[in-house]
Amino acid sequence: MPKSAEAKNTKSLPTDTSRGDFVHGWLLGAIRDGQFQPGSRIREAEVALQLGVSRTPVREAFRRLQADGLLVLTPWRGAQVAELNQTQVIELYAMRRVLEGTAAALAAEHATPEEIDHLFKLLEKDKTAEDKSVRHAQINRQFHQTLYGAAHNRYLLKALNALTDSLALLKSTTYEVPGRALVARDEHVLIANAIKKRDSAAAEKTTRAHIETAERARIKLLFGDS
Amino acid sequence: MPKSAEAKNTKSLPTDTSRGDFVHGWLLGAIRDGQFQPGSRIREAEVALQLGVSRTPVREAFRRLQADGLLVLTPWRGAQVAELNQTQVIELYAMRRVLEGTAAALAAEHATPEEIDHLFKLLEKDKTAEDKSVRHAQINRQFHQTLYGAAHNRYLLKALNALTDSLALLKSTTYEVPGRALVARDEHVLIANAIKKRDSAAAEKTTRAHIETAERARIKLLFGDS
DNA sequence: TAAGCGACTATTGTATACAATTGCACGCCA
DNA sequence: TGGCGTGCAATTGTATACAATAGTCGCTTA
Repeated sequence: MPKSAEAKNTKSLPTDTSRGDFVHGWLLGAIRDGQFQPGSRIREAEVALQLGVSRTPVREAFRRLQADGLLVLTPWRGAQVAELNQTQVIELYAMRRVLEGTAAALAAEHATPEEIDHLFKLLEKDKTAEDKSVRHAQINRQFHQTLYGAAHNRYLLKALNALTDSLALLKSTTYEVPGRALVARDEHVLIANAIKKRDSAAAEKTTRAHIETAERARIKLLFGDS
Repeated sequence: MPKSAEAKNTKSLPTDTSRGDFVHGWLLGAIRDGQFQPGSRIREAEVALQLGVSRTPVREAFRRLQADGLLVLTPWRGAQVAELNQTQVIELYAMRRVLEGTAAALAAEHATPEEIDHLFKLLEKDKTAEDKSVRHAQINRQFHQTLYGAAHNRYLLKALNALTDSLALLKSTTYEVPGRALVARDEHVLIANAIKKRDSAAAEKTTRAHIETAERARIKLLFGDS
């Protein structure tokens, strides 16, 4: 039922949020879902019409997405969804390795008992997800998001969120690689245990290793086995 | 001559840049110069009038500054210059320690000979600056900026620039602390040498130490000797 | 006299009208 | 027939008009 799906996308304007936020969120989701392919052009008027708002909040959303690196705005020519070449993907993962490692190290020092509990609860949930890759990917996001918060550093959190948003440009999930979910879960267990033991060095090390395996899976998925 | 000073601030509109960029740059400078104190409110119409543009580009600039954490926008109440409490300053320096350390490590691996040359040239320049703290601060900025570029990672660069902008909220320079320039220069020499030797571990370590001494100088400057 | 309600004002959020710029298409000339 | 130039259409940059909201001041009433 494509019609109703479209109707769900073009949802009516919320009263509790500003239109700018609404458009921003919608565009983010649309890019993540692959509705706007990397490299494709997005016109202000088009989005405005589809969402039933004026161009003003659309422009606001565009600027925010540009700041996060998801859109490329060239004067007088408008917005294109950013494309990541192989170099950029490698740079992105290099950055992720550092930031996630730092987050884990800081989490080992500063996480509250509740946050640590939450990490282990997510690991349990992941066990019951069998081989639904979408579900695994979802739980994976929650695990990492919890980790980010547990570091208790707002600048780190913001940087990690920006990085995660950039990853949305690579629409497929590495969880589609067979066996990836199991390996990732094992690595998550190592990370969570290190944090629980307040061993920040181990937390950082295992997390960096985790991101490295994720990177390898990603590279394989994107550029073939090179 | 306050009149002419004001005239210099309210400079005429450039023809080669968009008004949005112009306003953004102007606001950034004004915050850095302390023209807008942290915590103070900034009205759209006020800025628009002063710069001779409409509210539209001003709004655009506000959003960008919010994205970088320099402004706090609350719906229907407008913009305030962000304030950093002690916790935030500590978090910011924790992040800076990690990112600058990473930049130095990556620079040791990826810097071009020209970039390394430039670092040493800046050290020479710094020697001739005697005790003009403003000049030292300027050269310091160039040194770090060169370091950022030498890492050759656009995500790292963006994150570091955002962090540097946040530091603009702390308007005074640590170079005002007596003797700071000499210590900083020694540390810069260590960093540059490590990069020249392609010793990334040493580069990272010395850079982290450098940021730590900068942090101590900053804390002392801001919150007294605690 | 103090507290609560209501209208007013200041300011931001949104929509739309207009200006500026660019890319493309068509036609002309060599 | 191909290359160059001019004009038009599409699209974004900017300005301004209008709507919505929140904070404030004053009035009324207990």
